[in-house]
Amino acid sequence: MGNSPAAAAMAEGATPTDAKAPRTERGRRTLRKLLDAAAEEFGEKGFHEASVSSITRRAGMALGSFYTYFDSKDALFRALVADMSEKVRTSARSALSAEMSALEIERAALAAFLRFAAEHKEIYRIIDEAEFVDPASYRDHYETIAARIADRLGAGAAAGELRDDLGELEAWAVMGMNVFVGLRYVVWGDKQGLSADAVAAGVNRLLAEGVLRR
Amino acid sequence: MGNSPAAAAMAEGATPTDAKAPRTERGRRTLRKLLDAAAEEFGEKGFHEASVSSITRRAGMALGSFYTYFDSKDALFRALVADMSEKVRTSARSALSAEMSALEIERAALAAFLRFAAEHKEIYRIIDEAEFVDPASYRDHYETIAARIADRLGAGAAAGELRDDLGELEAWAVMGMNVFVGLRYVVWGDKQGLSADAVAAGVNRLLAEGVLRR
Amino acid sequence: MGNSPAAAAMAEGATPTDAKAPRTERGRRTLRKLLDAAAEEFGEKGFHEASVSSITRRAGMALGSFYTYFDSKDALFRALVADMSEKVRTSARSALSAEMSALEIERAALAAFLRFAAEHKEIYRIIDEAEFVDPASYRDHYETIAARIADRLGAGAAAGELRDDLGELEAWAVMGMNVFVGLRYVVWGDKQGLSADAVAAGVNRLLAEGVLRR
Amino acid sequence: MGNSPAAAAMAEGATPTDAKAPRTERGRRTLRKLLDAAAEEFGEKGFHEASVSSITRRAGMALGSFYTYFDSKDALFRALVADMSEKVRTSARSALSAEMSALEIERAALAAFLRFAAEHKEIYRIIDEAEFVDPASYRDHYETIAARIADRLGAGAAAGELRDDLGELEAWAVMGMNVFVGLRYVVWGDKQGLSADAVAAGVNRLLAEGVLRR
DNA sequence: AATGAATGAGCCTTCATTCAT
DNA sequence: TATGAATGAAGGCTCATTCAT
Repeated sequence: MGNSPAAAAMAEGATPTDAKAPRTERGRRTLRKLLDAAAEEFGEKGFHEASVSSITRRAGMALGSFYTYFDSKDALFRALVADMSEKVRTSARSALSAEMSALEIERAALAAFLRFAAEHKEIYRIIDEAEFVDPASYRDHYETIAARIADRLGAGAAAGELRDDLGELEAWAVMGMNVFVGLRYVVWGDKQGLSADAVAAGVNRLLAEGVLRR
Repeated sequence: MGNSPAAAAMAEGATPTDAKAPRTERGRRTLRKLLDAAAEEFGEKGFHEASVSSITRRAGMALGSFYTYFDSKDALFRALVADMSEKVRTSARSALSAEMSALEIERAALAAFLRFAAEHKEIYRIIDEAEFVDPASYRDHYETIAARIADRLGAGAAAGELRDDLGELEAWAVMGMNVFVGLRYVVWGDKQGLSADAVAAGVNRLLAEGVLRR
Repeated sequence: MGNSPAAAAMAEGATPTDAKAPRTERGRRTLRKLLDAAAEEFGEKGFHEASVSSITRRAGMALGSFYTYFDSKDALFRALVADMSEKVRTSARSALSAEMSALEIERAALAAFLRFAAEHKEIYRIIDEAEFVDPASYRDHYETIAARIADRLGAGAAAGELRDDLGELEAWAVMGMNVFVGLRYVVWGDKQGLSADAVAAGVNRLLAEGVLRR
Repeated sequence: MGNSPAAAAMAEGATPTDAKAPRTERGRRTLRKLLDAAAEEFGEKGFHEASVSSITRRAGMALGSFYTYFDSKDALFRALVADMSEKVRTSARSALSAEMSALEIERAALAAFLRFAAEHKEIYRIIDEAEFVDPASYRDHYETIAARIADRLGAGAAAGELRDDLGELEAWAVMGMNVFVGLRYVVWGDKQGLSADAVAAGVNRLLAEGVLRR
């Protein structure tokens, strides 16, 4: 996590609406430290148990400095959710390629997500807690992903590979599968020792054929 | 906690592990009012924004009385999670019958869950927040359900209806589907106007056949 | 000041809108202690330098107890202003009697005010600071008093004792005289050693005859 | 402070006691902008609600620059009070001339004050708040003005126009009238639509003849 | 001189929990 | 049991002031 490239990117380029834009290089470094510390803190403790003072302590700066960069604890949280949400989507998209079959695409997307979750276990706690802290971005996160999955299913149907009656409902179902297996096998770990690839393969087969014996 | 007999009993009116045992009939009524008020309050505001004083106000009693029934706000929350968790499982189970095919069983279980969620929309927020407030019961809740699904899939395989390589992984995938479509179509409501039965049917077909065109 | 009858009265009877009504005798005592401590604290330090924690310390209770009786520091201040404002008016009124001539009435009203100010020197600081903390009650205070003076001048005119062209303007002028001599000779004290009665007599003569030599 | 030559000078552009001396022309302009911004800010919000950062923002400069010109927020406030105090007195004095009768002088002084207040409504809030922020200059302000009025009354007596028993007491009374009618008719405005001249005339008649019917 | 970042003491307010009646 | 008062730790946020460039 620490100073992940994505956090770095946020601190530099696409500064989120919720953070104030630093004008100096030093300021950019400070903002980055703050974001990293916050991801850790929120991931470990959740929004309410986390404290601004503990975040600044982690980041090695004075309490007041926090408010140079964010208007409130909430604003920081929102910035973080927006950031993580975008990162998940980016990571999935970059794992896909035009040559893949519709099924391969779903498998790759899931595998990418699982890989991402393995490196950012906080994402579950952070996104989940957005349900309480910032419901709008919580819905937004899932609706955006579902829409993307629905698009892919539609494309697969258009290519003649998938059933052509797949819609939003199926997209939400697929998303649910992915999220839950990620929680169980990546975040909570491996009582069963299933690797991310094994998980992706298993879910993909279920997705392809269903459960009926033939 | 999860499926302990005590929690199960609570739904019927006896005392849950986390509550103190009221001795009089009047006490039992008060405890019930408290639990109902808490379900509302936690459902609307989430654990942290909810306050004990607001809960007692809803329940129509004095603040101090709360501690006659629960040792702490946490204890109340745990009791509630256990209660809801038990109720979901009960409602699913009671919708199943021995004559159903494996697929019918899954459809009925989902339909029952959706019906339950429609009447207890708080359940999502309450269970979800357990991830932060009482992680043990959060895991317990989902692991118990997954185990039950896995059992059913195994039974279906044994009966020759389902593939016989279905295991815990598939159970988690199924649970994920169910949970997410419930969130989207029941709790958030019906932009698409899908009825609970339509949702259950759609998911069931996906579960049965998968997405591949044949 | 301490437990002045007026403060006691407020704690008992006409509880001001800004305080929560205590239900027990103990609660009434606590509220009274709080009001007395606040009058001292605000009088000595002014609103902004005063702190809730210092007020509760003065009152010999825990910080949190404050919020059992007031919603905020502002609410306490408003309650205090309303209380003092009413007390000044009451003290003036009770010094008047129907037998007095119009001039005697003005003299008695001023003397009563000076006596009141001598015992409640905080009143100047408290009312004055209301200009910043609660402008509405600041205006209200002075407008109410001016209206009362205007009434008295009108009555004097009706009785044939005073000029009959006296109105609001003159009332404000009279109020200004009274307030300023109170500040100078009562609150700041007696470089000149003028007694309250001497002040009232001097101002009264000025009021009666003006400054022109005859 | 009050009527120190330094404060007097400040109105002309030189450095007040509480400000550091800027060496360049640019510095002098910056200091001026700061003082103007401070008058606005303190006038609108009062001392405590005003913030240094907001003042510098108004003045169009960086926060840190403030301390190039003043040692503290208090110092700025003191400089401002001294400045305003001096300006009121100057404006009154410049409205008087040797040919006027004693009464005419008082009327002209009041009219000048009302005109000044109309253009500098902040003066009330600024002077009033000095009672809390810098009590010394608060007393100084009023004592200086009272002394001036007393001098004028004395001169009028010497000229045989006024009663010869008028002293400090009457001076404070006169000042009180003036200040209060200014507050009511100039700062709070004109429910009654009284013009500044009408106010001055009315007060002047009261001052001349008193309230007794003759 | 000017700037923007950094500092940290201080204050109001909330609220779970305990007490006394 | 029930009630209302009392407690005090904890935390978010502000802002005057200082620093480094």
